[in-house]
Amino acid sequence: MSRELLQKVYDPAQVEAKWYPFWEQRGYFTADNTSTKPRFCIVIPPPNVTGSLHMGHALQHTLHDILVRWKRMSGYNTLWLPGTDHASIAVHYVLDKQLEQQKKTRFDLGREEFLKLAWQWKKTSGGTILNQMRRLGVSVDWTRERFTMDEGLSRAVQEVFIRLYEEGLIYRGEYIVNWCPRCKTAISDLEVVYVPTHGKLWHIKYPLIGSEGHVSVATTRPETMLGDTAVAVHPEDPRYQSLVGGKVLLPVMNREIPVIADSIVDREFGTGVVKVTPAHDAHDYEAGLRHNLRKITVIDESGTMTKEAGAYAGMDRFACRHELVERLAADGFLLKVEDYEHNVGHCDRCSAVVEPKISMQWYLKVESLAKPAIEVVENGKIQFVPDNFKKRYFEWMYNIHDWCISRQLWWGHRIPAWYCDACGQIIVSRTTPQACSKCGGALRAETDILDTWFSSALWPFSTLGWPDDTQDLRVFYPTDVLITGPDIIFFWVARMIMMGLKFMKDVPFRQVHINGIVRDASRKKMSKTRGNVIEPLELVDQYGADAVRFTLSSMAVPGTDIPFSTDRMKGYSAFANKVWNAARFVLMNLDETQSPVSAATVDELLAKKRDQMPLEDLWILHRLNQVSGEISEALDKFRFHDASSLIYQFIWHELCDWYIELVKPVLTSPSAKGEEKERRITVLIHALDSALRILHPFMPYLTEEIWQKVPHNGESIMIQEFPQPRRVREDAAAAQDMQDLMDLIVSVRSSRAELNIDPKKMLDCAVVIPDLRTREHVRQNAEKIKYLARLGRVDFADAVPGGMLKGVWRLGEFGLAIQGVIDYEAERDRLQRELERTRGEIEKILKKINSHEFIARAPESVVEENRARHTELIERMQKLETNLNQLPSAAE
RNA sequence: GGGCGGUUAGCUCAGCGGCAGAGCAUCGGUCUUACACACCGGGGGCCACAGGUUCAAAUCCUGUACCGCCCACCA
Repeated sequence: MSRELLQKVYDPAQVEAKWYPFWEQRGYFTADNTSTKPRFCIVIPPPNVTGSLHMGHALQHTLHDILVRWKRMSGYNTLWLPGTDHASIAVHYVLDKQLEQQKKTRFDLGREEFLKLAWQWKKTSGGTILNQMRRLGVSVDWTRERFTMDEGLSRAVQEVFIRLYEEGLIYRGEYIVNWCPRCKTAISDLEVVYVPTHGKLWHIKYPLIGSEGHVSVATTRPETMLGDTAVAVHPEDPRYQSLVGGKVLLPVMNREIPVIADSIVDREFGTGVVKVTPAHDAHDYEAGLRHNLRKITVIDESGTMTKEAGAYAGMDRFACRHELVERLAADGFLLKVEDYEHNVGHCDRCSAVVEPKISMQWYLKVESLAKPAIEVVENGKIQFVPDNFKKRYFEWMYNIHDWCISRQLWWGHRIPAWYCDACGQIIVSRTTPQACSKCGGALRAETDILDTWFSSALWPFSTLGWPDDTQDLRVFYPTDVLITGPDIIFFWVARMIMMGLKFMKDVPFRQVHINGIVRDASRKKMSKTRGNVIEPLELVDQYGADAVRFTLSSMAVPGTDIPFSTDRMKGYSAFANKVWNAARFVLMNLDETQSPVSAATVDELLAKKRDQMPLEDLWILHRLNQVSGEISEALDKFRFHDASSLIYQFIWHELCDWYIELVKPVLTSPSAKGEEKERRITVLIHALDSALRILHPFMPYLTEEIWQKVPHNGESIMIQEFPQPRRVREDAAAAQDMQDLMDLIVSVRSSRAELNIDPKKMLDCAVVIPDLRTREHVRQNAEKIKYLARLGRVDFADAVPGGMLKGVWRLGEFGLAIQGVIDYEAERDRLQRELERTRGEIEKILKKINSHEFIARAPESVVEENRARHTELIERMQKLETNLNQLPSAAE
């Protein structure tokens, strides 16, 4: 009797639920740091604990998992280390939003309460994320899971900070920073996004002191004029030479401010006179230093005007702008208002308009770290895939600025510094100091925390146990590949390279694979406000994890964005069903006592009984060989789309459409039995088993479910060997013969279909094949041709007998015996079309081979190829012409 | 302003010097005892435009036009 029957339609939900716990409990995901096998290690780009995973994560996790499963099956000791990131400012934003609904701010709660809330949030969000990862089927080593604010990782962060500080690479100072008035913290240059904005350019009159007249000053941010401490002109601008050294009156504030000459001024722009506000503009700040100007802060940390703003103190910056402009107009100081489009900096997290502001912050000197980080990419120790992303990397690295690493936030790693207010001493220490080491005075702890990316930069080694010298660190560092998006090359990739080289004296990874961004079907970025977000888990619920994974993989062209389409999704869920049913069919026809088939058994069969094996067996083994090799090659180059397409085409259009169809009669015919049938089944089981293994990294659940039902040795498909090419299986001749056979069958089918011949009708057929070997080969496989092309008899003839419907294929001709009415008009049309196509091709190829240049310069193989093709086409054309001429002129 | 990438079938995209491809959609025919989430067959392309290199160009070079991204950010 048959073995277990599977249900007719594949049901992912039921299958997926059971295998993840099975794999996890048996420890298949766990890396062995004592293994002697070659190792393969990836650390996950830790998702932010800001809620749930989006399609970008699903993509990355899928690609990671395909690589890891493939490597694991290919004999590697694999570690894929999972974890999450505390995402300081992002979590602040989420919690701020929640507090806002209760009409509160974090300052109402206080630091301690806020942190409790954050940890609570981390627990929930982190849990959601890890659950989502499980649903996708990722084979991460949960025993090594990390979080950036773990005890161990925090120690690494502190250690790095202190070492850098002691080396003088971390310093503290008062400079202009990008300040977000909503988040109430400094942010780095990278966290400012510039948005083209329709604004105004206000031209304001600054009267001259000591003489008649005025200068006209243009600004997009009039409220900052309250902090102006000079106006500047270009040193070589003849129009204003006489004014330099003089003074002008600052309207509203009625302050006398100097006219300075400075080359920051562009003579061509506007009037050539610029207001200078050292406390609120980076360029003005520099100019202020050069000219020793006062720095007057008129906007505070929440975007409110300070008492330095006089009458406007306490007013919001934008309200102030509005009122100030009205007053300037009323008082006759507003000369002109123009519409003006310019870029305005916004906070990457909360989109508030960023305010340049003077403030005391901690900085990391990056120049000495950047140099070796540039070198390792230049000399290829780290490769970018695709390669051109390294240009983007270099561009940024060559112009890198010191990194503002302190944040006035609470959720994150606190900077290990203390201040003595008595003597001004700063103490940076691994343990909490009790008193000032210099004067014995009381200490005040730093309240700032570190930029989130500071801890992320250490991820590849902090997760493996650094600063301790652990076995994991020795075995798994440097990691092999980093897979990530283009958006965090600067934020993360660059900084990991710098920190890895600095503290591990080696690169953190050897290859950086940059994947695209997942967009919606019309290429728009997915965003909550746009409402076009696709939730990965909803897709998994609807189509199954395997189909989601396969879709993402099939669209993952390195470095290219992915317009995610549900149509593709449906197609691949149909593929899963196809695989399911192919397996179902095979299993239905297996005897319960059927024993497992190993690759060695098949190799032995080939070695001993090759000449007794049918063509399709030799062919499928040959193809399996090629496909497994091609897929490994594609994965090696991160060409996930090629790999997916190869396995899809192979399983559907070779294994199912041809091979299983050909084995079908053997399986279902009651007369087939004995040794021959046994051999056929051996190859069939092996082909299915191999296809499942190749597919496993892409569709782990489906393949495990099926594999468990196929006769097998071993516990799980995920720890079986990935099929490696084997020399015994190579058989190009069989592959060609099979191809010829398929061509003939397709030609016959095509003739029938185009003439609307009842598919059930078994037609008699006569074939004409001049080549002896081919004729013999077709004769041997005649039964298959009959079966697949629905033919009654296949006779061999020297010429196609009259009265038959004639057809042409590459190696000969055939005739179909059609009783009843033939639609000669339809046939004439068909032949005419084909003839024209053939003539067109002949023309093209003639142009080539008639050219002396071509014959003389093209490689011989190419010339040969074209000549052979020409001959073939001519023959075909002649046959077609003959057939056309022999058609009766009108229907009979 | 500087840089990078794209423009190929109705749609979404592969291909990146030697016969123009896939998936979906479409049209015709089939419920053939694995699968109608299927099977069989068909149609559909001046590979953005203009030059150039080459025996040979979708593929390499130059320019143009659109589209997208990154960096800079002079009021």
